[in-house]
Amino acid sequence: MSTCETCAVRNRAICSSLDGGEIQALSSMGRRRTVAAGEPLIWEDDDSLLVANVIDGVLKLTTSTEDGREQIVGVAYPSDFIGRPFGQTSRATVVALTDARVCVFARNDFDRFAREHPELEHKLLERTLAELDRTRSWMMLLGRKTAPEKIATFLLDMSDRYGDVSACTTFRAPAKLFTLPFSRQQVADLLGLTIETVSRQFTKLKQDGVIGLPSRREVEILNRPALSALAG
Amino acid sequence: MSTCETCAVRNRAICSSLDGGEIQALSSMGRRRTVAAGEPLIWEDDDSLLVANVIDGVLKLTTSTEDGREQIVGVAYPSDFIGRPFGQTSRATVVALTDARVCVFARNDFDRFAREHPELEHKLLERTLAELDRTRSWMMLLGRKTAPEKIATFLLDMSDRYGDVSACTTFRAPAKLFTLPFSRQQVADLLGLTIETVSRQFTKLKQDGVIGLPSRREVEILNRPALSALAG
DNA sequence: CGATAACTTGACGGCGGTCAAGCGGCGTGG
DNA sequence: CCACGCCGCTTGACCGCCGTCAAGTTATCG
Repeated sequence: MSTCETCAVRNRAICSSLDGGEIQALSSMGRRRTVAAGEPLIWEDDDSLLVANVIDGVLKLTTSTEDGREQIVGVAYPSDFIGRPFGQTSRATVVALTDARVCVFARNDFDRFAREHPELEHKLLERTLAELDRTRSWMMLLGRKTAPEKIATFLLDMSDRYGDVSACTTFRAPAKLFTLPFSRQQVADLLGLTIETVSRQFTKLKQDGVIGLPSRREVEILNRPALSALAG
Repeated sequence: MSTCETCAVRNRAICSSLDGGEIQALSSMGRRRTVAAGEPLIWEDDDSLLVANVIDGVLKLTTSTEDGREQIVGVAYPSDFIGRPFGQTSRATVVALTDARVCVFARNDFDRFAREHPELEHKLLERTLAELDRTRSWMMLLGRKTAPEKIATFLLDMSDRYGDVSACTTFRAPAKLFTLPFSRQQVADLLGLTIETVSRQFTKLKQDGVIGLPSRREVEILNRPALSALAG
């Protein structure tokens, strides 16, 4: 039995392509589970056994070198799809950044179901293409931007992500004040920097009056044009 | 009228999902064209009007900052699919690195056709997922690897890409000697380095006897284990 | 054979990484 | 309620990698 009807992401996740009967069939294959902050869900280079929809919370996708250097290669928010369908192994580790709820499926089951439901595959394709676009623009940041540019770009990105949709349904105003789901180290892993450089750049922006830092995880945008100019 | 039956990538491109009648319909919508080395095919932030299959040649996908810094975010080889279906704008510029032949479609036509042919969309999905995997592992390189590690990783990557399939159909032996489709500047744009750093690292590897450089575009792998060790 | 572009090499400096110490907020336990 | 300790973060000093600028060299093509 399922709670799909009342699911918070019912109309945004790839499931939105399915009608009542179909979603019943899909939900009978999956199950909900919670992932505590810091807890892994999928391991890099492991057999790809799981795929999932994110219902609530934020998770990071990372890859690591043998000597322990880490790079965050993606971030999954509610309604995002995670895992590697149609492939033997997962190429990224998935770890929850906040307490999270996900809707997990055995990859084999999901693959079979998806191939029988083209509308679902289409939604997944659109999502994957959009994710590839985002990933590629992040490559630009990693390969060619300086530390101040990286930080500014990141903050604007977060501000948009946590924007307010209340005013208007089509336009989402960027948030002035928001809470980061990342620690300083995780920001560093996202931007290809060290924690010290991240800290110094935050302090610099605060001193220059561009941002405020009410608490460790909170950021307030005080001078958006300045931040945009810095973003490169 | 079409030459799909004799197309060099007929069995590897996404078209391989289509039967005779279907491919006839698709090919009637598209046309072949050549793209000279250095010539662009798609522009960043332009309306996404074109998609294409690569028949022959190599193309680069790039994004640029306003002040002219460039990052190569992808490389398309024969049988690869390029362009942005199901989206209003293309987020990368596509430029031919070598003289190339492509099979182009108006995006609108392609989108409509794809939605009517789930097997084609499935192939496209598998390709996109694989490309996302590759792109993410490249993020690791851009964000966390040093210049020597980047160069070593790049050369091993190229060696695999140009491997010989003659010996065995399932296993592709990495190439000892191969010709780069990239100039030094393009290698720099791929790795997030400057042309000078690329040049110096090549020279260093040559001096150390790890590689040979018979000509500007050719590379010979002399000590693969050493290169693997350097790749990080 | 000359012109031009692509590449190499050298000198130098700055950005950001490394190492180390200090700070502060929060939770725990006395 | 306060003392303490821990962990995440900040700050400082230093330095090395790699970017910048400039000159020299080698391929390529008309």
